[in-house]
Amino acid sequence: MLKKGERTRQSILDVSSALASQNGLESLSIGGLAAATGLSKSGLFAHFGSKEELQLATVDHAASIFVREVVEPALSAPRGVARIWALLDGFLDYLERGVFAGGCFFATTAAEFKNRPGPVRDRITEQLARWRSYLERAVEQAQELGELGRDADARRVAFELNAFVQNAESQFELFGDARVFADAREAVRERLESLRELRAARGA
Amino acid sequence: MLKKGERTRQSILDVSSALASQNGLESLSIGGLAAATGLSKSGLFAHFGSKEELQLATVDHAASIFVREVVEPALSAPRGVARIWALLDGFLDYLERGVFAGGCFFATTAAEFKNRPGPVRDRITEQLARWRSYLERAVEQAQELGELGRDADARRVAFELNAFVQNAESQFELFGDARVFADAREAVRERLESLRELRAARGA
DNA sequence: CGCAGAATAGAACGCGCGTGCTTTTCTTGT
DNA sequence: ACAAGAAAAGCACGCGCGTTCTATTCTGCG
Repeated sequence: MLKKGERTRQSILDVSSALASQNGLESLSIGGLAAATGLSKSGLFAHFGSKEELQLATVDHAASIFVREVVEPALSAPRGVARIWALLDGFLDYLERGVFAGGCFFATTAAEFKNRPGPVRDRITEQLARWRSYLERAVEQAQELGELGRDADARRVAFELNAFVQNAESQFELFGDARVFADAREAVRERLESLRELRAARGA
Repeated sequence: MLKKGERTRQSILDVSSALASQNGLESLSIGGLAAATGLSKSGLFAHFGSKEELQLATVDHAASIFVREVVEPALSAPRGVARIWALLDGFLDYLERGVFAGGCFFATTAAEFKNRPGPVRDRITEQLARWRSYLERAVEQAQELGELGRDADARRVAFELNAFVQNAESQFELFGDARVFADAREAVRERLESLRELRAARGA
């Protein structure tokens, strides 16, 4: 069985990642987090040693949640268009299920740290770069399998598809209109369809 | 000539909107802003009366800059596809020119306030809703003029086009790769083209 | 069970924050 | 040029922050 300290730590990070997805990592105060978890300020603090370490641990924790909820399920889908779809649909699903209280953890924190160089920013961008590369790789594989036309640049296709789901997130958080999820899915579906047709046209 | 107070106020807001575009409206501290403008804390404070009023004034100031730099030029373009393009290309231009030091002011502050109800959040979303409605209206006009097919939902088309340019902003701020601007322009161009072809196909 | 050591609590610190009050300096209209 | 009033500065306040040190309580192994 896990030791007590580790269990406490995990429960702190569950709360902190939820809180940070709403209001960012900076407004995570030690006192506030202590109150939210029922610990004392110093008791909580001892788990991390500094606020920056708390932020880094929170980012890592959120990353492991994201991988478990979105990436791993999608990577078990078959290579090709199916996997592209699994990644994007899975991402929208994760937003709709409200895995984090304030939308996508990384959308919030990336905007917050885009102009604050340092280890926290680095850790966040690392995760975003990984996500981008999963998407791009999935597009390449679909091309290699002949499911999508080879003439489109995989990076650009990934950019466009990612744009749809990211925009769904920000629009939903701001305006609360759930139609954007359907919009995003339709946009993705149509775009993938158009890349298939392109292949067909060339192949003919 | 403008009175002294008003000139000072404007120069404060120039600085505060630039700063807020980088690190958000919450981390705008009265003391820090005073130092950045060469005023005393209390001297600066007297212009606004509270931090929230400073934030609101900063949002309004940023909005007027955005309108001057992006919206007004685009609205002087002829109705139809030309105006859609002027809005989106103008937006990308505004990012490339670095009108605000930290990218788009509203991208930063919207993410920051998406989960903080109150007048500041309201003021921000108001601007974003306006931008969205400009885009959507431009798409509708292009349809009315017969430049774009009528079967596509204008709201969804606006959603997709906006997604491209918004994603360009966030990717650029995070990774500093200016290729995303070309990616976004190409994506917009292609999408508009596909809606034109749709019309042609139907019309034939 | 009992004790070593981990886990948590408690109290205190220096600091920067937003804000209010009083005083000084500068602007502007006559 | 001078007075009225706007603009800015100076100073002090209470508060919550991150952090440290010490004391207490709890946990799990022999």
